[in-house]
Amino acid sequence: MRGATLQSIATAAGVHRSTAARALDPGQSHRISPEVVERVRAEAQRQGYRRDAIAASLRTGRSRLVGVVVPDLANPVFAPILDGIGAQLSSEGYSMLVADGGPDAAAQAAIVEELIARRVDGLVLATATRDDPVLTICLNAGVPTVLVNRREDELRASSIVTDDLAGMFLAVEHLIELGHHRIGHLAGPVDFSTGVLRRKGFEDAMRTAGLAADAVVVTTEYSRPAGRSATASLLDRWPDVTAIAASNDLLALGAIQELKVRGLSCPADLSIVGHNDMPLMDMVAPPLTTVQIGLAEMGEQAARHLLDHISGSSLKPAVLQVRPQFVLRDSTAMASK
Amino acid sequence: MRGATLQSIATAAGVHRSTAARALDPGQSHRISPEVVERVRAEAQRQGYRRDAIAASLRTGRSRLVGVVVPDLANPVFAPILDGIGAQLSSEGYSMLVADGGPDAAAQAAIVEELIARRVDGLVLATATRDDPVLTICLNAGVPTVLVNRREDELRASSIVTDDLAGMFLAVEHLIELGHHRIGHLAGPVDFSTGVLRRKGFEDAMRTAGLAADAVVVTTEYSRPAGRSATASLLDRWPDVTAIAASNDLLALGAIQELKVRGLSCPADLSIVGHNDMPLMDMVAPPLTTVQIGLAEMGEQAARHLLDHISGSSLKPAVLQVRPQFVLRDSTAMASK
DNA sequence: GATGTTTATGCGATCGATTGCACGTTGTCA
DNA sequence: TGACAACGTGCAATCGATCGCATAAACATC
Repeated sequence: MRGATLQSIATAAGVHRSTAARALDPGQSHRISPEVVERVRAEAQRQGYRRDAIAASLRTGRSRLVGVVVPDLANPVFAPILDGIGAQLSSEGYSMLVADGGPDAAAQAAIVEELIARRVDGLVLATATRDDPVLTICLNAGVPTVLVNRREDELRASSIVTDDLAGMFLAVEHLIELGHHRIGHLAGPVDFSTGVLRRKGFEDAMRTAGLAADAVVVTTEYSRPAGRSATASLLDRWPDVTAIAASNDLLALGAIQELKVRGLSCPADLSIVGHNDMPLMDMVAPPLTTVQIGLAEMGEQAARHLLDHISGSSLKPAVLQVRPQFVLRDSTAMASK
Repeated sequence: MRGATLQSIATAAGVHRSTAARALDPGQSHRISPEVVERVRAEAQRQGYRRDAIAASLRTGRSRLVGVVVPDLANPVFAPILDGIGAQLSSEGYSMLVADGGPDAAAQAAIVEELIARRVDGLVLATATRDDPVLTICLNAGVPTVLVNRREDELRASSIVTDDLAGMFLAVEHLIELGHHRIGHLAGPVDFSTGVLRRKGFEDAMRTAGLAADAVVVTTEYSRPAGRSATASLLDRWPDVTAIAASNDLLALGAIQELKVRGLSCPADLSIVGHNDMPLMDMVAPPLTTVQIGLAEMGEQAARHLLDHISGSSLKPAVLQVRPQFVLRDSTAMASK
């Protein structure tokens, strides 16, 4: 049954293929007489016709396809983001081309080139660094692009992010309220906006409270192993910290693992706050106190915003901030001393 | 710079566009004189030419696009599967069109129709029921399709699954070795192959050990709430069970939650075994003893197999089983009585 | 009834890459 | 030297839907 074409149903219905096209297009069918519309529809139904999106794209120049690039598909943090993007896109008749760009820019660039060759109408990058060469490619190619979760320093493209400063502020305030005053920070990579902004949030919050913000270890990736080794450095260097604010849940999980290895327990010996509230963070041991950044919502908004960019001519790049929310669970406790 | 076309570089290089096409195709360039090839390549480079995949697809009928349908993108179990599929596909120059079909067949059918209209070269369904109407659509459309994680009863399409019987056997054997003889089972939905096969695995293992396999509660979806309420029913009806073999990790997590609510603890009061070994199952409380089913590997194999189907003429449908592996963690303990 | 307007439909170019066929040139062999 | 093969390129049809323009018929207006 491969091959019911517009031509074939037009012939069968005794009309020209352009007439058939109009009859089947809900936006145009009113220009065609009802009986012809009915005849064409019936014939299309009978032959099981489906419009060939490829051919349509070639002619119109639009593919109704959006490319989404993530740095690591296996990381559970992206599932809700993709979910949000996908939901929003499909409600508008768009589909999502998901690609794992990996951690390095060269591979990401190749992937993006591939997506552009496939004539995507727009791109969502969850991979952005603070000065992202991949974004340059997208912009040069004239493809509407939005960033999600991370942003650039410059405002070259719209970004949908959480308020990283405010989020980390919430986390640190909580620890301070619990009586901690020697607090360490596991900072994210310096080339990610989340890394530096959350670190700044940490420092601001500490200073505001009149506390020293020196116990900081910078990681080079958001992962559990990175969290473990960073925590090891932190504890070796500042053995007196009683709490850790991590800039990411995976780092926090790594920290918890390191504590366990050292025979320390969380939260009895050290309090730990994560960031992002990834799926399952309520079930880990101990259930992680963290900052929820609205992953699915960011995805939705990114998609919606991208669609606006695609249709609405030239919107100014903007930064949309989703409000972070503190989530109290069991990985934090009163300072004992 | 939008619009370096084959024609434009051909003109600039002083050749016909068909010659340019051949010069740029590694498989054809040997038929063209080296100097022309060089000239065309240089010009293509200079103009930043990218072949328009859409136009090529229209002509050739192949899109190098594979549709992947999952029932719930937000479920972390699919992240590794998508990762495996994506890795394999991109290594062969294919891209992945990911769609969330939702739980019901009608919506899935609509999504699949959409994917077919986009002329995907093949489809991976992670949504299959034991007699799947959506697969019928794919087959009727003549689109190569493989099932991943779940299979049909009939062998209409190739499936890449784990050995569900064997996997559950491992789980139950483990519990029995720990001295449990009153073991309950949280069965998956009856219309999923995983639901019935794992249940059968449970029953077989119990009977093999001469134990009664009557303490079974059937769920209607794989989710934590479903696990909680199923566990509630199970404990109400068979208060003497000392262990539960769940047919899915999320069900197991739900069970743990229900225990907690009842003031029981895992594994002290009840042992629980999950299934799938989703991401983070090593970090939940307690770290979940489960059966690892090779999610990423299934994804990879599914993609590889699909590509074979796409290129290699007509392979017979087959069931490929990835071997499950028992993972011992802390949610199981010796039976106390 | 002549002119203007609306309505329904047909016509054909177009998007850009691919590919079977044809043509001219050069080289080979008897 | 004539017949034929091999090679490098050009030519033009093709994939299927879309859409501006043309046209014919129907209808309205004075």
